[in-house]
Amino acid sequence: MTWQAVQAKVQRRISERVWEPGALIPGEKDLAEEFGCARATVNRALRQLAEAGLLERRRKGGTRVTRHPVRKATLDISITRHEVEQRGKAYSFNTLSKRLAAPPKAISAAMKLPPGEKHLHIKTLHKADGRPFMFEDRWINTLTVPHLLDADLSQVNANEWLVENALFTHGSISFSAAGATKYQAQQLAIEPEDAVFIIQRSTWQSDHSITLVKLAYTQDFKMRTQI
Amino acid sequence: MTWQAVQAKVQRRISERVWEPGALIPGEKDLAEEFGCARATVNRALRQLAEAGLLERRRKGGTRVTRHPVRKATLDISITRHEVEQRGKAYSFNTLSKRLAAPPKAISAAMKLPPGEKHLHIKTLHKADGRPFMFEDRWINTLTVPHLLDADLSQVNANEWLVENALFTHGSISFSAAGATKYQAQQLAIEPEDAVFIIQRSTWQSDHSITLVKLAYTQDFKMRTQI
DNA sequence: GAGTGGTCTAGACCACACA
DNA sequence: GTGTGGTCTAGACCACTCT
Repeated sequence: MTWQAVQAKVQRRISERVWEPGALIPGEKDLAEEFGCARATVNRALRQLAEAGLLERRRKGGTRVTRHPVRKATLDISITRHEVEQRGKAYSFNTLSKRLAAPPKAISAAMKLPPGEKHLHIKTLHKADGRPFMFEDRWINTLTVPHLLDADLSQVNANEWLVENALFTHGSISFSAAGATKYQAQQLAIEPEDAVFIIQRSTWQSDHSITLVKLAYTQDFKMRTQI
Repeated sequence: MTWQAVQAKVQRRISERVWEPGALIPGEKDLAEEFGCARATVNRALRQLAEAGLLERRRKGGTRVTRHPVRKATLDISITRHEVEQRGKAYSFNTLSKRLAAPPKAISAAMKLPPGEKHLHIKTLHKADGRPFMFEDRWINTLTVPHLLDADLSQVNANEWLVENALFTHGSISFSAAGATKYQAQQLAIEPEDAVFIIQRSTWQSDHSITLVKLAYTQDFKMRTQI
């Protein structure tokens, strides 16, 4: 009996309501005995179901079927070039502007930057088969990533350079919809106020921010995943 | 040495480039020896890093540091009431319409419905502190979920009823931006063509579709997570 | 064929949360 | 205290894949 088999059996019992939502299920030892396998095998199966939100486990309290399962959707965050190529299109990009500047307050606060320093501000248009695909507005912390100033960003864009050269330890990401600004609209070849899909991401190396980036996708962009 | 400690050490070596992107790292046996723990402990640590996209593992081929890590963002898919309450607001909803109807082709194709049957079509406005929060347009397969027709949906909305009474085995979800339709705009108290955040979700019980739902959120809605 | 990761086992001890 | 899940161990066998 593999852990996948145990997991499948347990999942069946949940979906067929043999074990009702909120109910306590047998302990690992009992299940191991029933399925004829080691407790570690049951543990792995149940642990993963708990991570998926279907079970709630507590030491001493036992394992319960979640009443209102909070299912998890996992999105792949890959570099833009791969996103485009996965759609079977040719990737290219234009660096629209790239300069050192003092970031506005909202940016420096979000990146926890000390005041007075100048940081790198890059605007890039990413294209699929030569047509506008996504507009990127990025600030990069020059204190955390000083080497970037020496890098050649004509062949490799900032996104890819950072992914290879400044691995982040953690970050946050948000998804939303907004009306396109005039500049975004002009670059993406749409009308101002047309809906765009916004991804905002900030990444960190322990306590130091690396970059804060806002991506604007045209309306036909969909982010998909399985649950 | 716990698996978390092993994982932390490995992660450090990756972020400090002791092991470069693309490089082969020592085998599990060697690492177990170095860290003074069992191979299973190393295995668990590395397996999880591989799931996170930082490592690539192959039998016989060994373990490599991923060159272009595809990081995973995990979004919690909870019921709308919880979403609203987590924002510290009072939840309420209006059922705008609820009737049996023959679904349009796009819907019946996506839900793999045999032609000719009527299914339940529900439109709901979800509110936070009495103000429009999200507009929901849902089709429910009456063949898979016949009991729903008897349910009282005045107290509990369709979403919550389904979560409790028709656990899904799998599904797909997509996120995008769009201009609001006239009807959506009217219900959400915004202007037509204003940007709305769209979540489209379909859920299944093995081969049978349960429901297909399109959620339209107003512009101030952001979906956040950590990576 | 051989080397790597993937998994299972049986037993043990620990950590937490409840009485 | 006591019972549950969380984890570690040492050893074993299997599955994949590269040569």
